[in-house]
Amino acid sequence: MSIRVRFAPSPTGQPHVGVIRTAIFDWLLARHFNGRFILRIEDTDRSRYVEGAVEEIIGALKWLGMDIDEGPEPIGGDHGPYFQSERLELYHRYADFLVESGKAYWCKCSAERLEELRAGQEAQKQDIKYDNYCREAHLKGAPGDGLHVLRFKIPEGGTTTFRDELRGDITVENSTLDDLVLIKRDGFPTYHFASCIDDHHMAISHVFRGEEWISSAPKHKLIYEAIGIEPPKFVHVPVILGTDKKKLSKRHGATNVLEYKNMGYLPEALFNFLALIGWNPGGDEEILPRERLIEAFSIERINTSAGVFDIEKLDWMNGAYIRALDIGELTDRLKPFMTEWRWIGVEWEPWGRDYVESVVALFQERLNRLTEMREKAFYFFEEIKGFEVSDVAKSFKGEDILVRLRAVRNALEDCDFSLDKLESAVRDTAETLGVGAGKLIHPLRLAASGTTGGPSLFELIKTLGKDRVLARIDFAIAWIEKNRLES
RNA sequence: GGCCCCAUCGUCUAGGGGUUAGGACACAGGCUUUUCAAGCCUGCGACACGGGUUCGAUUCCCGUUGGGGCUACCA
Repeated sequence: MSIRVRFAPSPTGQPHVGVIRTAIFDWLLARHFNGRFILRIEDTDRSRYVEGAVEEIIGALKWLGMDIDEGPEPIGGDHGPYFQSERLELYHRYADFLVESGKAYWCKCSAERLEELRAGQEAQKQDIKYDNYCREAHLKGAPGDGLHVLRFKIPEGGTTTFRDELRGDITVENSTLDDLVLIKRDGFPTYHFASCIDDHHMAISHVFRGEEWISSAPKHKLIYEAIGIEPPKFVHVPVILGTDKKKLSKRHGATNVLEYKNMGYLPEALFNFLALIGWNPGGDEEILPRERLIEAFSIERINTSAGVFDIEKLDWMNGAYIRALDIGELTDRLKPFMTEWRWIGVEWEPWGRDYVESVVALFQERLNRLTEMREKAFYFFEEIKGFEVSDVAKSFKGEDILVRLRAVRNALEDCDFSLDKLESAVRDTAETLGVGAGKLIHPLRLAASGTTGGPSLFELIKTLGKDRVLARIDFAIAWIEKNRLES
């Protein structure tokens, strides 16, 4: 049997992390078995349709490197159309069939009546379900006539069993199920009806969906039976929770995967990280490139319990991916951010690509997110405006600070700024002054970079270049003098 | 309320009738070092509870508790 999996989001919002993780499982299974990854848009709720949502979902899949084999134009495929709103005729045919075979019936109950019914049941602590008011009324209706909905006749008595590939057989009493709506008043199908029909017509072999669908799975099984078609295999995947163990929502930070792009995460890192929530290959490694994930993926190793989205671990993993990139590649990834910060223009001006790369090299192992570059490397692209009080207390302390700074300045002025010349110049000066090298190194770092942390000092000033380093020492000396006068 | 799902360190998880219950993130300490990182080493830290079954249960079964989901003419 060929493996065909579908990712079937509804265009009602942004590509949520949890939804995308399901897509990752879909994609991984398809690629593992050389199957097909299909995108189907479930737009049967016209009132919740969000403009641009489809584009955003496709953009998210693309960013994460998930190529789509079949889907809406221009992707195409021979099982289309891939928008459910364009498949109405198909659903209506099945609706007719079910009515004729007595397995579904038209219902004219108003929203008000249903509301009253529900309120009454709630008050009397009864099961909340449709009371089958129209079940034997044999009403005449038609899809989209504006008066009727089509309801499915749940068999009376008995039980229904469906198989979940992870949990095994799950059985429920039919009496706990109610006569669900198949076709809405506006003629559009509900999810339950449309997805069953489409999964069959698109020859879907496996359905991955959130575990919130478990309770309606028996109804789907019954629909398949009524139509007389074989259901696909169902895999209900665990949900992703926030750190407070509640379903991941905006309160926990970003839920739209595209936001992670803006926050400086690498798509391959996010992909790896998400794949490992609710699934793992069994070994000890966790940094698993796409190819390894494809190779290792299997349904049996998907977990049944919910997992927390731990952003600190994502940060670590992202840093690991950043460190594995070569400098040129990392520079390219950083470029859009750096242009946005106005450090460089589209042609790398005014610094030139070589300079930018040399700076990037200095920060590769100091970055967990690309955006951290902004506060860590600003002094390579912007002027220093002043110093933090705490930094001054640490690095500009001592009565002789100006003496030390001036001595370093003189030594550097006559230095050719090669790495070892730089180092010996500073160390020799320290010796001449009779102080430890740290007495010069720390002030020089603060003067040159405006901060106390960062890359190796000598590489730092070499990259900065003599002119800027001397100018910054002058600036620091003037700054210290001015602040002393004021205090 | 009813029905359903789930339960190993704080988090992601491995494991499975007999193990010193393993790894990773985070955290703490150390090494390295001009700082910050990175890297390496060490440490801290878990089988929710109660009954069974068994020579032996963290593992299998039942119950309890806890968490989650569904109970729409939304998906």
